[in-house]
Amino acid sequence: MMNRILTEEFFHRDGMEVAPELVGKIIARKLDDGTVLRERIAETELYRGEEDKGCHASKGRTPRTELLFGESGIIYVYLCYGMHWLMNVITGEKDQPQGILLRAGETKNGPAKLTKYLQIDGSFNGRPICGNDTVWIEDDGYRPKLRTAPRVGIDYAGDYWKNIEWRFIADGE
DNA sequence: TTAGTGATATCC
DNA sequence: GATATCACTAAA
Repeated sequence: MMNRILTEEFFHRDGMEVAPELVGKIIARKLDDGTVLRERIAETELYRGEEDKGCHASKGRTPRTELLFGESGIIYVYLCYGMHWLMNVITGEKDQPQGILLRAGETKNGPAKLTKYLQIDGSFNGRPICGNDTVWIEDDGYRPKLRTAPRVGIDYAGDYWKNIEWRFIADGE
């Protein structure tokens, strides 16, 4: 069966819809030497809106967060703690900052491990996630059971945003 | 629990 | 220019 490659339309929806649907999809990455890596997405987190204190965009529109306000289907790569690349996909309407963090793969737990495995770095920032043959996301029809949980690593965001359940995890069979 | 690491934002 | 902060990981 042919896997369906997700198009821009998939991402051009509200993050509340896209984030849970992204769980169970397969992220594919073609290396320079032609090797294709595939990893099923096991966990995502939604960062949505300027009011969301956990979202980078809440600090205002800056050169870095400009991407979040921009077109959907764009990869937002962010260097955290000087050594870890975190990968997000932009969703939703323009001027409405929404990003979905790919928090873990099926065999790679941890957002930085995922990017390390996929060899994603800052050079991918601002690139489209579809319409190219370097990095894309496939749907093979797999639909995992989901559970939700509060997001991780945003203690600074305040009680409300810290506890909101915008983390979507594939429930292990 | 702590160190390591560097881009970004914010304050001079 | 100088800090302070940070969507993390590994080692202990």
